[in-house]
Amino acid sequence: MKRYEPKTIEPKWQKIWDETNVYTADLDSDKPKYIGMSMFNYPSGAGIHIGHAMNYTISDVKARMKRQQGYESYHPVGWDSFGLPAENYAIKAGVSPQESMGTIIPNYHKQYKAMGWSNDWEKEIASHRPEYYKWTQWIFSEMYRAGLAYQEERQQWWCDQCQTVLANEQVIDGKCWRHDGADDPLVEKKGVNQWFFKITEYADELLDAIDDLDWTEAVKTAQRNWIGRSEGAEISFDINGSKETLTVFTTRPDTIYGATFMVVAPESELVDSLVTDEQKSEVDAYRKAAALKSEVERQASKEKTGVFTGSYAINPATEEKIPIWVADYVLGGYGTGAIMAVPAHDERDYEFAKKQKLPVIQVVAPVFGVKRENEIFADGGAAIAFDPNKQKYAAFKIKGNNDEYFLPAGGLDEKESRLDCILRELAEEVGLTDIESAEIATDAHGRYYHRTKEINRFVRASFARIVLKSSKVDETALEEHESGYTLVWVDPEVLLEQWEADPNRDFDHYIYGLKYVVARNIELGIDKSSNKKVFTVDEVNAEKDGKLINSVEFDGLDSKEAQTKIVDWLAEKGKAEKKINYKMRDWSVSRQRYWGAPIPIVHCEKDGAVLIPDDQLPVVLPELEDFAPSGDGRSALARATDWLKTTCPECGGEAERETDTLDTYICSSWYMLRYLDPHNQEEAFTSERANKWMPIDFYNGGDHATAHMLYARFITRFFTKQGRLENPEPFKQFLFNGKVRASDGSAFSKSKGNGVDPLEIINSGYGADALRVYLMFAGPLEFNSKWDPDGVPGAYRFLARIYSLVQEYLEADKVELSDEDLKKLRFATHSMIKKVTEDIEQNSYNTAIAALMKNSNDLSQLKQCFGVHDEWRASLESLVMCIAPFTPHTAEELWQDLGHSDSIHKGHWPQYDESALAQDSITLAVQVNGKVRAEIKVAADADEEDIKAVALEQENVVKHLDGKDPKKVIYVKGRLVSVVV
RNA sequence: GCGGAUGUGGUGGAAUUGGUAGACACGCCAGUCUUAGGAACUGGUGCCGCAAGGCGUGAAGGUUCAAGUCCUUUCAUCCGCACCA
Repeated sequence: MKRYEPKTIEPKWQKIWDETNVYTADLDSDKPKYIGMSMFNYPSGAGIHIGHAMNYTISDVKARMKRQQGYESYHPVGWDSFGLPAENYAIKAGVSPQESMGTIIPNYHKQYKAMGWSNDWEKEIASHRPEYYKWTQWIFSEMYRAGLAYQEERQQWWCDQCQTVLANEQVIDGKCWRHDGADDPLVEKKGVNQWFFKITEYADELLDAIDDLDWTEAVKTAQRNWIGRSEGAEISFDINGSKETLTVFTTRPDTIYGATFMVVAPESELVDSLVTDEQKSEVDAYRKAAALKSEVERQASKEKTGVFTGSYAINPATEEKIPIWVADYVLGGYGTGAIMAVPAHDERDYEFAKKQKLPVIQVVAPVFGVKRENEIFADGGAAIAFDPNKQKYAAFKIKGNNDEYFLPAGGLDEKESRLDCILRELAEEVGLTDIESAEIATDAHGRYYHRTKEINRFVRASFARIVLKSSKVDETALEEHESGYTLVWVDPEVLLEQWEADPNRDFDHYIYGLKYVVARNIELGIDKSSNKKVFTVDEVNAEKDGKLINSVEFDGLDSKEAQTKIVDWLAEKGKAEKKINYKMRDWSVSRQRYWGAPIPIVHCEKDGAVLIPDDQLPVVLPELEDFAPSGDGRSALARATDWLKTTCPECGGEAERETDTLDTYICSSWYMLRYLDPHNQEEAFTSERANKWMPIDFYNGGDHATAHMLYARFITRFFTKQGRLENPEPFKQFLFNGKVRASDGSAFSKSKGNGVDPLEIINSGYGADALRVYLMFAGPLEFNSKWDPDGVPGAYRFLARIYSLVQEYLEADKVELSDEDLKKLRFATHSMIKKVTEDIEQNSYNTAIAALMKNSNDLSQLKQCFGVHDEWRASLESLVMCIAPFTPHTAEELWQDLGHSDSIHKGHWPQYDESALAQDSITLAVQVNGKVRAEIKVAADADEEDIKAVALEQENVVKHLDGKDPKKVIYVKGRLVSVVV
C-alpha cells in the first residue's frame, strides 16, 4: 500500500496547478463572484514566517471553499514593495531597492507556492512598479483636484533613524513603528512642510458606517476611538481689560459655574497676548522648558505643572474674574488649545487646582437611588464631625435601637444657610459645639423610603466636613424632643458597613458623602488612623452626571439637560456654540525618503506648487547610487539634479520637482481595486469591474487595525463620491486574526532565534498540508496561539490516516453493506458535510477540522463493512472534498486516486442530505431535581406522554423519587426529561 | 485611567445559544504487533473515592425544574488608546 508522502505529493500538484491555471479567476465570468484575501505583504529578505503562514492560509481556505462551491473565486496576490526596510537595506548594502525586490519577490513566489495557496499569479501586482504607482500618484492628483490634498508646515513626528516624518498612526508607544526596539530613540516633533489628505472631512461618515460592518468588534472599537468624536460646545471667555476673547472647547458646558480658572497650552500662540509683563519671564521659561520636553516625556509624567499668565478671563456664566494659566497638561493640537478648568468635575483640573491652591466649586451633585412614586423633596444636610484627638467620627444611637448608627442631620429651616443648618443639628442632636473648622465638603442627591415618616424621599443633602476642637458636650444645646440620643465615636467602616448592608441602598448618598469627607481628612493629614480603608478624593470626585447645584437658575436640572440649556443661554449672548471635535487629524502623506512613489508636484517660483498633468504620469523614480536622505530633511531625490530640474507645466519656466514621496499606506489603501484590473494601462481600475467585485467578501490580518483599515475606507469612500464606485465600504467581512507566538508566550523574533520557519517544517517531511491543518486547528482564528512543537506531527498523523483509509478502500474487496451500517455511514458523512460547510462559513475553522477528524474516526470504525461500494465511495469523496480547503495537495492526490481526472478544487463541494441526518431513536437524559439519573432511548417520533412514562419507570429514577410523587415533569424536545419532586 | 476581549481537565480548546460540561486534538497510562518507527492499532484518561456516590466551567451571591451560558458584585490575564477637556 502507498504511504502518505507529502514530500512527493505536494511539489507534484503545485507544478500541475501552475501549468493548468486552476486558480486563475475570470473577472468577467457570469458565475457569482467571491474574493477573499489577506493583507498586502511587505516583502523582506527574510521570506515568509509563521505569521504569514497563518494569515494567508485563513483567506486561502475561504477562497478555496467558495471555488469548490462553484463561485468564481479570486485569491489575489501582490507586494507592498515600497517602504523603508528595502531602502535601509539599499543604503547599507549598496544594492538598489529595485534590484533587491527583483530577487526577493521571486523567492516569495516559491514560498507562497510551497504553502499551497491558491493565488492567481496572472494578476500579481507590486506597488513599486511604475505601472502601479502611476495610479498611486494619480490618486494624489485626484485628491488634490478635489481639494482634499494640501501642503502645510506643521509640527510632525520625526524619526531620526528613518530621517522622515511619521503619521500619528505610525508612532507606537512614543517610538517609530519601524524602530520600536528597546535601544531605539523616541520620536520627536519637528516643523516640516508637508502634504496632507483631509481625512477629517470624512470623519463622521467613517464613524457612522462602523456600526454596520461585519468586522471583529475590537477593530470597530479601535476605529471609533481613533476617530474620537466628541460632542460639546465652544465657549468664549472675555479677557479682563482686553478686547480679545479666549475660546475653549468643552464636553461639559453644564459645569460652567464651576469653572474657576482657565488653562492654555504652552505651545499655543494665544499665550503671547495673554501674558502680562510681570509674568513674562516666568511664562517664557516654562514655555521653553515645555518645548524642549519631547511629547513623550511630557506624557510620561502626569505631574501637573504650570504658571500663571497674569491675565484673567470673565466666566460668562458667573461674570467672575478667573485666572488664566499656562500648563502642559493641555494639548495644543486638540480643540482650541485652551480649556476652562472645572476642578470639581475633572480629575486633571482637580489635581492642578490642588497643587496651585485654586478654588474648587462643586456644581453637579450625583443622584443615588432609583426613582420612586410620590417622592417628596427635602433639602438638608448631615454633619461628618471628626475629633482629631479621638481619631474618630461622631454618630449617635437611638434608645431602643442598639444596632443602628445615625449621623447628626436634618432639614433646612427657612433662610438658614446649609452649614448653619448642619451645625445646628450637630448641637441639638448630640451637643457638639466646640468646633475648630466647618465647611460644606460635597453635595449629593438621594432617593429612599423614609421609614418613620412612611414616605418616599428625594433629598438634596450637603455633607459638612467638621473638625472638632474637643468632644465636650454642651448639655444646654441639646433639644429636648431629641433626647434619648446617645453620642458614640466610631470609625467610618462601621457606618459604611451598616449602610452598604442595606438591601434597599437607601444610604448611598451617605456613603458618598462620608467617603468624600474621610478622603479629604486623610488627604489633609488630620485623619491619621492607619487601619482605615483609604479612599481618595479622586475616587469620590468622579466625572459623573447628576443634578446641578450652585448654578443659579439651572439648579436642579439634570446635567444632560443642562448642557443644552446652558449652551443655548450662552449662545443668545453670543458666547457659545455647539461643536463637535475629533481626535483624528488629517493624514500626513509626505515622506522624506527615496523608496516610495514620488509626489506628482513641481514647485515653480511663479506658480507655486503645480500638479503634474495626468498624461505625464508616472513620475518615474530615478535610479540612484546613494539612497541615504540628503540630511537637510529632504530625501535622496534632492541630489538627483537631472531629475529634480524640470519645467513648470503651467508657465513652462524653470521648476523643481517635489522631493517627498508618498506614504506607503497610500499604496495599500487602494490595492484591492487594482487587483480587479491589474493590467489596465488607461485607468486605475474600471468601475464596471469594481462594482461587480467590490466589496472584498473576506479580508483578514493580524495588524493594522486602525491606520490601514481607516485609510482604505477613506479612499474607497472618496471614489464612491467621485462616482467611480458604488459601494462605499471596501471590506464586507474583516477578521482580525490572532498571532502565533513562541511556546513560552513571547513573540517570535529573529534576534531571539526562536523563530519557526514554515519552509523548514514543510521540507522536513510533514508537508504544507500538515502545517496548514495545525495552524487552522490550534484554536479560534481570533485568538493568539502558542506554537506547539507536537502540533504539526499530530496533524500529519491525521492526514496519514485519511490517506490510508482511502488506499485501504481502493484495495478492499466488495462487501455488502447492511441497512444499519449504511445509515451510520450516511449519518457520519452528512452531519460532517453540514458542520464543515457552516463552520468554514462562520470562520470557525478549528471546529470544522474537529468535524473532519471525527468523520475520519467514524469511517475507521465502520471499516469492517468496507468494500467497493457506491455509498462508501460517496462518503470518502465527501471527506476528501471537505478537507480540500485545508489540505489542497492531499485532497487532490486522493481525488485522483479515487478515479477523477479533473481538479477537486474547482466546482466540487458536497451537498448534505437532510434525510440522512434524521435519527430513528434518540437518547434522552432524565433528571431528578436537576441531576441526571438515567438515560433513555426512545423512538424519535415517540409522543411526550409516553416518553415521560418511560422516564418515570427508570430504576434509578424511581430510587431518587424516594416514594414521592413528582410535582412537575418537564420534557424538552429531543433533549431531556426533568422531574421535579 | 478609559475602551474592548477572555477566564472551562496536565495542555490547546468544544458545548446545537438556558437543556446530559469537557466534542476534537496534544500529552499521559495500559495493552497488541514487529517493517524497532518521528511507527501503527486497541482501550483508558476532569477531580475526590475501593465503591455507592459526591464535587466540578476564575471567585461570591442571585434568577430557574435546569446556568459555562442570564442578572449583581468581584478578581485575574491579554489587546487597543492614553493628560483628547
